[in-house]
Amino acid sequence: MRVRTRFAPSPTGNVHIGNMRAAIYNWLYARHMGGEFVLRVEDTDIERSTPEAIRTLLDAMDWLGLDVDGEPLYQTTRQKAHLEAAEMLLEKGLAYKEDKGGKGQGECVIFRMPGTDSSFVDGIKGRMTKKAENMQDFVIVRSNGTPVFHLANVLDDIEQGITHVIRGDDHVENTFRHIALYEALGAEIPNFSHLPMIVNKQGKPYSKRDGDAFVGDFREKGFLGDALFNYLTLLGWSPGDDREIMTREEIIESFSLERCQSSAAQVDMKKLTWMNGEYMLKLPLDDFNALAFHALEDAGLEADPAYAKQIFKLVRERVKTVTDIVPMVGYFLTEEFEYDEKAVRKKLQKDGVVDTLTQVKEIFENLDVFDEASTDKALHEFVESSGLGFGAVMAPTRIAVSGVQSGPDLFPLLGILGRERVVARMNRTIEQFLN
RNA sequence: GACCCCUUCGUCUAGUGGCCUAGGACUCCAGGUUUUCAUCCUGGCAACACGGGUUCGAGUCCCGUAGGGGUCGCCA
Repeated sequence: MRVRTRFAPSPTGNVHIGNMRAAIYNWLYARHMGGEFVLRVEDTDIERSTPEAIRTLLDAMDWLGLDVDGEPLYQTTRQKAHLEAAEMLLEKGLAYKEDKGGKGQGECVIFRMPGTDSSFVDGIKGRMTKKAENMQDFVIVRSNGTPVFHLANVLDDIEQGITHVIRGDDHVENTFRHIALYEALGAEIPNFSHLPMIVNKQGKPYSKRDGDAFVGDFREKGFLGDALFNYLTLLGWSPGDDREIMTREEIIESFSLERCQSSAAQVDMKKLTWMNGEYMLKLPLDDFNALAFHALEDAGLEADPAYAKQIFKLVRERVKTVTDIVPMVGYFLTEEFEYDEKAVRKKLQKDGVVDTLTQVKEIFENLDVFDEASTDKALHEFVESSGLGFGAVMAPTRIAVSGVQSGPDLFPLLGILGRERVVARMNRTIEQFLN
């Protein structure tokens, strides 16, 4: 039997991070087993299921590298089939009509639970059982004539030939209902696996109010799709050895449901950030540049491409996320950069710094050639002849030209900035803070 | 409240009765390299929820307690 898994989100404009993790595990299982991974768009909420919302969903999947087999099934196209099935259940006496609660809402269709104990083997949690007395009949068609989730979901899974349902923990109770439905419908029961929830820093389930609840939030914060994919994969699963940073192929190869955790996992932004940094490092140069240009554009900054590329090369190894780029390159692109107050106070406003900066500036003005090598050589000589320490010379120089006390190597930084900017900035710094 | 499930360092995890004086990773701290900043390297802090069994031997099996989560909709 060929394995078929699915991702069945409702396109509401944003994909919840927990749902996306479920999608990842479904994708991984299908790819590992050499099976298929299909998409079903549960678009029955007409209000929110706009074309843009569907676009967002597809973008998010693409960004994480989750490719889908075949055409997606849109649930709205299935309503007739759902209703026919309900009718059939009614005829067979497996469901009945009732004005539930007697509220005068009209009659809805209610599925009759078989009245026997139920049990299934969860791919992650193991055997799950539920006594007959703890299961109640449930509505499958509303009194307004629309099918309820349970019916639609099961019918569509049958339609799409789903062999393995991998979903969130919050569905375990539903599974007992769904199994009864499969049996009533005469369909083969798929394997069920329930993933533990992921929780936020407070140890609570992610809610929309937490921020970082949606896939888009992570993208906006400058994380890479591949990094988030790798991280999410490790949140509730491990290959069994000490590997953490793995290629997609390695993950697919070693993935298994049995190795999934059955307790909730907490998202650790620090570790995600670290992992993202590792991925940034491995990014091909062209990809990095493209990302950086985009970030610049979004920030409304313009730059000569050749000049910008030199800067990117310099900051490349130091950024952990895409959003780190702009603050790090900002001072290369504008004379309006801000000075870090603490840096000014601690390193600039000290005795002798005016003299030092003035001398350094003069050395720079008199160099035949102004580039990385020449500034390097000149400053080394100056440090030696002046008897000042390196820190006493380089730190103020850095702050004078960049406003901050940390950043890329100083000499390439100076070289790229060029003499004109460097000297002008040093003059300005001396005037502004040291007179 | 009822039903179901879960419980190893702060966090993600390894561990399937002896290899565990519990391993890795992130974070944090301390040294070192870099005569700037960052990186990097080395080291360190830090956990089997608790109580009973079973066993020659338990993080690993069983029972109980506590704590946590999920579900109890004509939502999905």
